[in-house]
Amino acid sequence: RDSRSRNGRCRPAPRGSLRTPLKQAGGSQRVLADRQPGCQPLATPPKLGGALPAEPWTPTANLKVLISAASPEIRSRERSRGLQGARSCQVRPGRPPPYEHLSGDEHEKSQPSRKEKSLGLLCLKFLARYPDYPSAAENNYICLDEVAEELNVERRRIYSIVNVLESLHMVSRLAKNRYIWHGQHNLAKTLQTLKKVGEENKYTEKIQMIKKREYEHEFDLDGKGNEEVARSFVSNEHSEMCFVELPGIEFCAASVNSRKDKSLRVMSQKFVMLLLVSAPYIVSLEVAAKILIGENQLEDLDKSKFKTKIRRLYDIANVLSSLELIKKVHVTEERGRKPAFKWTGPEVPPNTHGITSAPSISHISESITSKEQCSKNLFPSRVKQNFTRHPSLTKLVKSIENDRRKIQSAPTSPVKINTNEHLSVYTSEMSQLAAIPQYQLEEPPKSEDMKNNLSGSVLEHSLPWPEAALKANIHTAATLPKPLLTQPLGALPPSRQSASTVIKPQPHSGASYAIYLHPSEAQAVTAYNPSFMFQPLPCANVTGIKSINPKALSEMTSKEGDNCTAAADPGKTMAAKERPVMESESSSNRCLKRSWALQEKSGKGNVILKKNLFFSYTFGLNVYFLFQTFFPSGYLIPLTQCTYHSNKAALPNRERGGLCSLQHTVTHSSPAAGAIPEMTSELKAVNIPAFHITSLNIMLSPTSIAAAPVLSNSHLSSSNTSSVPNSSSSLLNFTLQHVGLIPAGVQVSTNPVLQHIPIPSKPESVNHSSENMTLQEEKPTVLKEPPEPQTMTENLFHTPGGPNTVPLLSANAGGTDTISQGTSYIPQRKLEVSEN
DNA sequence: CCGTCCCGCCATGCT
DNA sequence: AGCATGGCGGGACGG
Repeated sequence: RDSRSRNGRCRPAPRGSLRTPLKQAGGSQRVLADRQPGCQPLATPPKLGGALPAEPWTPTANLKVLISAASPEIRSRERSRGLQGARSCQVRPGRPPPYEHLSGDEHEKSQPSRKEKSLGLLCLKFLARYPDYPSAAENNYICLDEVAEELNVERRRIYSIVNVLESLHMVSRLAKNRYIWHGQHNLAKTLQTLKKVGEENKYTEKIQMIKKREYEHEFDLDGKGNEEVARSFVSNEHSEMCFVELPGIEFCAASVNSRKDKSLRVMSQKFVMLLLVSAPYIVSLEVAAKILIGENQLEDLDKSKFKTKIRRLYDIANVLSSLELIKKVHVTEERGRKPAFKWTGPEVPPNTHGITSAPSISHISESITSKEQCSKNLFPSRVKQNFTRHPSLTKLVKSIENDRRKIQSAPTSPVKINTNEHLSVYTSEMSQLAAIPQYQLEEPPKSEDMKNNLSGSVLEHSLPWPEAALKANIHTAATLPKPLLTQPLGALPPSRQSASTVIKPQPHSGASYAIYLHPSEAQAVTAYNPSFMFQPLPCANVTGIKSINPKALSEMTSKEGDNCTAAADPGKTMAAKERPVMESESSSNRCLKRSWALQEKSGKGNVILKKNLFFSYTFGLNVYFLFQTFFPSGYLIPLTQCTYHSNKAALPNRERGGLCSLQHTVTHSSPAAGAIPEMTSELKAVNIPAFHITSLNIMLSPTSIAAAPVLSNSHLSSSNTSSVPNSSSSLLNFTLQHVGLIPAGVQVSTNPVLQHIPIPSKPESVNHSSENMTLQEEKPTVLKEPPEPQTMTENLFHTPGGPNTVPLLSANAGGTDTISQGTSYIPQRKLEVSEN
């Protein structure tokens, strides 16, 4: 046939003519034929090409597999049974199913339909094997051969899936035949990056151009439209975009590096970019194909190339659909109904470069590609500083991040395992909190105060509760972005007083908080302040959550969403506006239904689900920020609010069970009646070790939680580059002391590594993890992976690692990678869960 | 008929 | 040479 250029090169061998006759023998028939005779399952088939292992060809068995693979609920149930268990109903390697020997009839009858062999379904099966949020303890390695064998497909098919997953950094290649599964740990970051790159690549404009051209084409107005499109494509010369990598997830194996710009991966990324930058989050297949082709060569939009592109896009789309990141829809235009895809994945907050730490950006750009042009274009240094945070906090975060990076980049194992991928687990709730659209604030904080004296500002502004509460102003409220990753923090709105029996009232504090920490973090606190008492709290609903039917829950969620008041939730109000021409949309499902934005998908627990967290503009973010910095997985919970939320706690646990709801955990008698109850965010569910630190009262009100470090751009400008080496440590100490977390004499080293102050007994997490990383290739341990859900409940009442552990108040702070989304960000779309 | 996309050939680039 | 990847498009399937 035609030997068209492939990736700019000429393809010499037309093999079409030779192949055609072979067709009939293809597919499962061949498989069956091969399998007929001995049926000896090959122990380690070098390749899948020829003899395939057994597969349940019985209709029912096959159906079971397919159904279970297709149904998210079953999937999650499987997962909750454990990772390996998920496979139990599927094909086991090396063990032929009993129905191996079937007559030809039965085989024919049971021949799976084309649909059953679809890439999407296969992808579901593939995904079912791995948790969304793998922990380091698990075996996260993917052996292509094995997978192909177990799923009974050619390896080629697995490649397709893996390639798309790679594009999202959900897997990365370790070595030949070997991949590592990251799950969704990196997803938010990846999407963020992709969106950014998409924006910078002017995809939005390109889409418009294509559409415009189409339109003009229709009226034979050709010519100028073409030129415009061409211009728009030429405008960024580098249009040959490279694979977008994340720091820490670079291609490790050299063999892959040479192909890192190859099509499916890159195409997939581009496709996602398109989706993310397109206004209604919908891109038609055609437009996507054209853009993906046309990027470098608009002219020869030859037909077959287009077709090929479409085919590939289908491949990609199938995988993305399985990931529930997109959903097929149809757009109706003048010319009729056209297939399109709609982004249904997590919302990707607008790119606000200001909040992303500089190191992060440079790191990314360095690792993107060797072509600096590419990186330059992908990650321009110009910074839109729509969001900002207090300079000192920026420094703090930077140093923490740096440190984290250092720790993480320690040599690991012979295999080039890049452990950095786990970093993004620790997302930047902090930064999310810290950033508030500037114009939302009625009175921007004094820059000098903020810049020079963090602790001072804490002191100065430490208002008693009621006063602080009065300062709350609904108009200055900002919406907390829905956390995308595992550890969204929770902070509940204020109430006036504590009536909790477990909280020791403190004179200087107007409100009592329950602080929830990871056991490891709790240790840190106790070690410094033995007077703290940890009180295991009853975790009333440990099992309840598990039993919640995902469906029901999804309903709950959507209902809840529908009921949310417009005033309290700008995002949803906006969502309702969006109304693209779509046929498969149900107008009733306006609100966020999907688990993405919420934390249902997080198998990790440690989660407070918050849909919207409103803040008011006052001062105290610094304290909160610090809290979150050093207790990234901890929560401040105003006790008086707990019951208010408790009845709403619900969490579909799609993952492996063990989630524990916070509901009813904290008992108190206050009628609450916080100053701004309507603004109360919804505590959906929590899975945390229920340590209750008594005697800990932080002079911190929820109203003070958020908005402080919002500075004007000019305020920020001076802070980004300057560095204050030890500010983090002293700040921390001051704050912790001030707040009563540590006694006055104690100094806490912010970061042993950064400051080159070796601490005798290093935090266990660091120590162990580095050891593990070197010793155990199979289970690279990361700094502080959230505990397994299963073990969470066990951990509730004891602290792992013993009482002598020296606290570490560093290194694991939430990063700065996630960008905040304030009220200014209004979702222009709705998310849906329609199963098509 | 047409939208999808399975399937597997075979190019490519290691090892 | 052998193997791992994955580009690619024919043509089958399903509606």
